[in-house]
Parts: sequence; C-alpha cells; structure tokens
Amino acid sequence: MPELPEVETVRRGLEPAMVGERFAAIDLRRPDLRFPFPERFTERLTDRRVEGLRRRAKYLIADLDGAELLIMHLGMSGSFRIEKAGGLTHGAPLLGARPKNSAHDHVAFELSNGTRIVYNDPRRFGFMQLIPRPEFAAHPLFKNIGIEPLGEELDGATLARLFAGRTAPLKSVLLDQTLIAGLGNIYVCEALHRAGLSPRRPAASLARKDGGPNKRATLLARVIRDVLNEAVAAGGSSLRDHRQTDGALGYFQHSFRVYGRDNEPCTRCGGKVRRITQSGRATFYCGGCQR
DNA sequence: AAGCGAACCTGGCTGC
DNA sequence: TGCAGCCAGGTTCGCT
Repeated sequence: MPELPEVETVRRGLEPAMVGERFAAIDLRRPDLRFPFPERFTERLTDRRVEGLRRRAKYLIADLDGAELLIMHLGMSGSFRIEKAGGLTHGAPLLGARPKNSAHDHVAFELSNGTRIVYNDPRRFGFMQLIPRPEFAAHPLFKNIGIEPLGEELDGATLARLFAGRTAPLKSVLLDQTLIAGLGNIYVCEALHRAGLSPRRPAASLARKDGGPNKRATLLARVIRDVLNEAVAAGGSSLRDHRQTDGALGYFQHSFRVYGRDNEPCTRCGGKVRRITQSGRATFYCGGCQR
C-alpha cells in the first residue's frame, strides 16, 4: 500500500494522538508480522513516553523517552486507526472507519490517556522493530537508504549523479530505495508521465556525458516533488487499504493521470495509456507523449 | 556490480 | 454460485 504520501499522512494523523503520551499497555495478538516482533516487545514499550514521531522513507519512527526507537513499516496493506477513549468521538462515526476484518488487528497500543492505536495488516508485510537510538544511522534498515525526495537534496544535479552509468530502465531505478527513498509504483508512474519521460528510457540518459544534469533531469526532479506534495495534501491515495488514521479515505487516486488507466486516453495528448511489466511490476505510461 | 525474477501473505476481482 | 487464476501501494534474497 503505502508510499511516501500515505506514510506521511499516517504520521500526521498519529502524531497529535501519540506524542506526549505513554504506552499504558500493549495488546500483542500474534508473535510476528513479516518478521517476529522484537524480544520482550510489550515490556520494552510499556511506560515509555513518545517524544516525537518522524518519517524516514516509508518508515515511521517513534522517539521514546528511553534509549530506544520504535520503527514501524506498513508493508503493502498496513494501516493504523485511532480509537479515542469512549469510542469514536466528534461527529457521526466515519463510514468504514473500522476494518471489516478485525482478525487482522495485530497490535493495539493503549495510551495513558485511554486512546487506543490499532495496527491492522491483512497481508502482514509490515513489521515493527525496536532499535537503540545511537544505532539508528548505522542500522541495516537505514544505512543504505537514499535521499528524501521532499528534502533539500533532490534536484537535477543529484538525479544525474545517482543515475549516471545506470543502464536499467528509469522506472526501475526510481523505485530503488537506496537511491531515492519513498517513491513507489504509483508515484513513479505519475511523475514520469508529468515529465514526459518513458519508463523504459535508460536512467543514464538523464545525465550529460560529464555527469551533470540535462533538462530532463531538472524537470523530473521538479515533478517528483510536485506529485508527492499534491498527494500528501490529498491524504494519499486509497486504492484498497490505505486510510487516514480517522478512517477517512485519501483522494489522490482521483488525480492519477496514468496509474491504473490502461487503454484510456492520455489526458495530455489523447494517446492510449499502456500497461507493461518492468521488473515484475506493472508500469502505466503513454506511448504518445512519454519519450 | 547491477539487474531481474521469485518469494513472502491475504483478499478482492474477473472470467469461465 | 463456485472456483481457479490473477493482481495488488513493498522489500529482500538469490541467481545470472
């Protein structure tokens, strides 16, 4: 499910509910998700206070008042929902706020103010880890993570440097989390369409011979930022599983120009949107205006 | 080294 | 209606 905009949406939903609270109890319903939960997971969290909630790539990172960080990844189908003490409060209950199948509620964090934060993940590709704060940068999960696309580093020059010498298709390289962190299948397809670049083009074609950026690289860097910022503002894209923490749907899926639109006309040139497979994943693009 | 396909797991949709 | 097959927003492992 979740690419950078969806994870950021979840972070913004959880932050006001969690930060400043302590974990009063942890309701752990199974021993593992994608990986086993850490040893003594509930004991290590209980009574810890959440000092902050950050995002790095597609990871959520809760800063705890002890020496540890709680790392959470949503995999393909993970979601959090917030249940305030006394039930869902303000206004009418949001339709669908509660997943049909609570059998996939795997963890509930019970906070000191009575709020419950429930993690649901049907496919269980998500996971949680506890790592010592000093080990964060060198930790295997994070040491090879690439730049933040909404940070300062992403510009044409950086793209050209990252892509120089790469013969793999632009689409595959943009999905490589060790280069740029947070892009996934949807937003790569959408950014390439906005930039008018073919997903099949060799990544190195965005660098000049001297390694500097060409106009394509500069344009691509800009539209990556644009599409991610617009998606965050829309609360992410809800195709199947993604919900905001109050149960509301994201709505950026209504703004897709190519993703999931195979055989439809391109909104820019009227050509037909095509679907191909690259590295085992669906790619959507317009053969007419993406070169 | 880089690039690609398979695997992890469940649910939803399509087509016979 | 039922069932087989295919597909899904991510990441990692193993084989060229």
